[in-house]
Amino acid sequence: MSVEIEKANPSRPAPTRNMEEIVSLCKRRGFMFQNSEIYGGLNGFWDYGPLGVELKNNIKQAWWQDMVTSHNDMDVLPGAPGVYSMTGLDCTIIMHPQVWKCSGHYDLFHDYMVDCRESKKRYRHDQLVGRWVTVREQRIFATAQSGEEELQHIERQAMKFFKLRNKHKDQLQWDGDVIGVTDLDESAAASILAPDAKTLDTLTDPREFNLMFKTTIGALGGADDTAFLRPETAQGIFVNFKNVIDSTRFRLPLGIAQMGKSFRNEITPRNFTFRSREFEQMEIEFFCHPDSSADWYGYWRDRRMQWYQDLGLSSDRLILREHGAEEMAHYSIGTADIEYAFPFLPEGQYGELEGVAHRGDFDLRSHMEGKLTGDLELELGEDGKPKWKGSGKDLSYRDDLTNEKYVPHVIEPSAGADRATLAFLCEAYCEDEAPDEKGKMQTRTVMRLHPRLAPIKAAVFPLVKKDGMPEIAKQAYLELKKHFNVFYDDKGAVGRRYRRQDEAGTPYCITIDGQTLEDRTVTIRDRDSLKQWRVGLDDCVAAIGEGLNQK
RNA sequence: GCGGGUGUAGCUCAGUGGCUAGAGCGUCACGUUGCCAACGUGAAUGUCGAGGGUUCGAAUCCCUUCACCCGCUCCA
Repeated sequence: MSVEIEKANPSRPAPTRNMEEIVSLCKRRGFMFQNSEIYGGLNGFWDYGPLGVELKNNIKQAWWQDMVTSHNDMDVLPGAPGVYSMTGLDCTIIMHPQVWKCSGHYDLFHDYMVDCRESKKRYRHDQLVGRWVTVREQRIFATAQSGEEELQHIERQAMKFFKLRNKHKDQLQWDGDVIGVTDLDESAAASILAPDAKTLDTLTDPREFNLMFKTTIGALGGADDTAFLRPETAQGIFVNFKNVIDSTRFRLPLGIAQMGKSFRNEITPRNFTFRSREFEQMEIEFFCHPDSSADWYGYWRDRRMQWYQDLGLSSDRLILREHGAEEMAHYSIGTADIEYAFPFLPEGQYGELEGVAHRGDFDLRSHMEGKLTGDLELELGEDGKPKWKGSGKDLSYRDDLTNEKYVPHVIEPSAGADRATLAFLCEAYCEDEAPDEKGKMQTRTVMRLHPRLAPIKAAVFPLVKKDGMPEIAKQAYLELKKHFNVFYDDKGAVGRRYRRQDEAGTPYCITIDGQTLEDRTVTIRDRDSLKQWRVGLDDCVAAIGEGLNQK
């Protein structure tokens, strides 16, 4: 059966740049709420309302379906180096504490910070460097944040402190090389000139900032029972890699996907849900032979970029940013961020939606041998023994066709479900003009969500509440509900009902009118073009289904 | 964590020491209405972010605190 369906209006207006309007609509229509709002809210936590949960579920389902369940593992996909398999996994949020020690998160997420009492600035303790310098018998330790210009900064600070002019630069008597503040002993504190201070001794003692949420296992747990809420879902896949290989007949290359909550105790949650302390990830760990990992990296980077575009993110606002060598771990061949121009960012700036990283064999080897350094060396503690011991289990893979045994390389496309949801919401929010009853143009707010993502697929209206129209509408509604999330509305004028659905992003509205009573046809109204056409009452399910597939 | 701003109805906001805290939009009901925010009538809705203080009297002044926005800082 063929049913005429209107295509989306190609010349859609640009989405708004005003974040407050989007936040307001999210609250008003039930996409997102502040967590524990009646108690004043909780910084870094957000809830999804009735429309939001549908939207986010649709995004997660689209990802799972496109990446895992409907993946074609028989043919070589366009751009792919070969055929590959995909499967899924669901791991717990709390894992063995050693997982995080070997993965590096335990050390990395225990940053020590110092604050400057004078400048009110905060620095990572291990990033402060400086150099001893003496002028007129006063010896100070001038500092800077480590980086390319640290030497110039240290010199500038010293000159300012001793009130020297450029021509008297030679009065600075340097003593030794640039060293880290962490290398100084406590007695030096009184001589430290902080990077942005004018006086000495303004830094606080180093204070621990723990970015992993701690919890305790067992009701009587002591220090030994400390566990962590996972800061990423990825490790659950690495530690289960052997289980998946042993319990299935999958061959490499194989991708294992997982969706789930992760937790990071962000110092400054900000920008609506963009940086939340509890968030949901959609991660794939793709295991392949080291010789082909570079090609697979390129494939996944482009494949993931295309996914966002296929679901409606405009290429104007979406960029693929390849990291430079200095941003990447040494073992990595490439890392790219897929970034979106969120309205809360300054013009020309982008925020990360997904990172696609070539991780070599770093993760599997870390869980075999122990925590590795960026050079893939085993990191040693002060006693010369491994700092954090690995599992000792062999996580290598034996190819039973070639008999080759190797530790697979990993490509990691790691996406944020909440960030994707926010990006799709921002992209969808538009204001355009539609005529009112008198033909006068009025501003219309419309969420131009991709039909696959739209929380409500269709709304059913009786044109008026009489002549049996509500009865027919109710039947059509119940029939459609077997297939799609649909919404019934008979309140107020039909124009108002259309506009309500526009704000919810509902792609189609079905109206039962006087003509339905005569010939059993109904009108379908398209959200974007406002066009209407008639289909048979009994063809509604097919028509909506086709519309959802076409866009 | 620092600095600045904001916080009053579901949303946007008015109200700067004095009567029972208001408007627009939205929501609900009834009537009318036959395809794009209609009209009429009526109705509901407020810990004035929270706690404390000053005062005869506080949404309003003071202190503390929480949340959001902007700028620093941080961002695995």
